[in-house]
Amino acid sequence: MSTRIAKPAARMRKQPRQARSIATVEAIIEAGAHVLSELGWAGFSTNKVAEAAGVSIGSLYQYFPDKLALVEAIRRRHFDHVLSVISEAAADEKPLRQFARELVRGMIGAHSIHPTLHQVLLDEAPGDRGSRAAHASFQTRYLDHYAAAVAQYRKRRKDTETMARVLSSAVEGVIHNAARRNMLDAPELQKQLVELIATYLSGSRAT
Amino acid sequence: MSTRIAKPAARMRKQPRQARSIATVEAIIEAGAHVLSELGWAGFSTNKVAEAAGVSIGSLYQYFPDKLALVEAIRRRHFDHVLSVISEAAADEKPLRQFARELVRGMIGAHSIHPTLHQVLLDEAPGDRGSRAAHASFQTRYLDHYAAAVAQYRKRRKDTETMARVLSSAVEGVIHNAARRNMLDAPELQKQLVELIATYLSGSRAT
DNA sequence: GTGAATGTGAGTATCCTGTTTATATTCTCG
DNA sequence: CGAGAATATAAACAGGATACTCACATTCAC
Repeated sequence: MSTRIAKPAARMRKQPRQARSIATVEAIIEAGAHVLSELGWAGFSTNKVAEAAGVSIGSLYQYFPDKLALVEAIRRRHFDHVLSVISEAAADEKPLRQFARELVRGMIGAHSIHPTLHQVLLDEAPGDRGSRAAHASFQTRYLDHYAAAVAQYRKRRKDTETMARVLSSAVEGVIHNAARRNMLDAPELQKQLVELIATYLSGSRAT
Repeated sequence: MSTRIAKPAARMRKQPRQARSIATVEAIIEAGAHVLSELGWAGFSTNKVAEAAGVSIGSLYQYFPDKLALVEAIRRRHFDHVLSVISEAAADEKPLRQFARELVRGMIGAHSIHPTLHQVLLDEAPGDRGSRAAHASFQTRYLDHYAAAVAQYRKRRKDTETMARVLSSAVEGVIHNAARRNMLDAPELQKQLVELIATYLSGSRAT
């Protein structure tokens, strides 16, 4: 634990060694997330990101070999965050409603800084050649967490995977839509989303 | 300005008068929807659309003054379609489950040709100056249809609007997600989506 | 104080874009 | 048929934006 082995977060041109460069890299990723969320993939240019980060374009290319590597780093950071949120909500064996509440709260939190980043990352940003595996792994773990929750609150073994898919995409849809309208923190919306999750998992009727 | 053509569908440079030009316009709009859905807003160029339509770029500009007018026409056509689908599903006073089934079937149908067109139109395509009103009107009517359904199957008057918002965005989310994975016609997914709608509207518990 | 790490930003070389225009083909209708 | 209108063509343009490099300046660690 003495030596922080620099895990190559993404293919980088140079590993930041001093505190200042680490801050630079962080600023770039953060600004990148901002630009991506605000302007979409179409408006995501390296120059714009550098400017938003308050950093020269040269510094950006000192740490990221190209545009895609930057997107990759952004994607990685965001997905890790989201994954940890779901992980936490699904931990322990909470009653259904509490799980739903924590899930909603966490997901909203994960989207409130860069509201449309998630969607842009999933829909617009092109798939990197090297990151296909990472992306698939994220999707898998993402679904697995939901599946675990579904399995926990639903006895039927049959459609667990499909239900997880439906549940996750429904939640994402609601949150994405709310984000687009700046309604992410409307309490009645949160309540209704919890309600949607809870009633679906309660399942008043067999399929 | 004595004679005015009755219905300028979108701001057009010229009204098509012969059958052949009408077909051209149709082909352009259709190809535009295809390109938009396939490549997203970032890949949506007039030249590409013209080529996809099997038409020269000049023909395109004969009928659409600029790029935005074309998007506008595409948007208009798609939204009209979607609106009619919801309208039909919500018509009459059907039992809850039948409403849900028809809604799901219709929405899937409306998305199966150009799977991601809807999302691209909502998220990526820039808002036209003149179309703000049209867009808002669509959103309103869209929500109204859902709200009517909610009101019909739910006694509580309170959160009708919020519920409509949640329901519609959840449905959209599921369909959009399925479209992205080419799973739009998986029957078990359709069933689960119906289930989601029905249980939510059944509402096992008050908020 | 010295070399390594870090930062700068003007400059480059494309590549594309939306749009026009001059010209060619096809239709309508007397 | 034939003349003028409607429709179609595609080469060309003007302009802008883009990803990325490079030669150099600054700041750090030791």
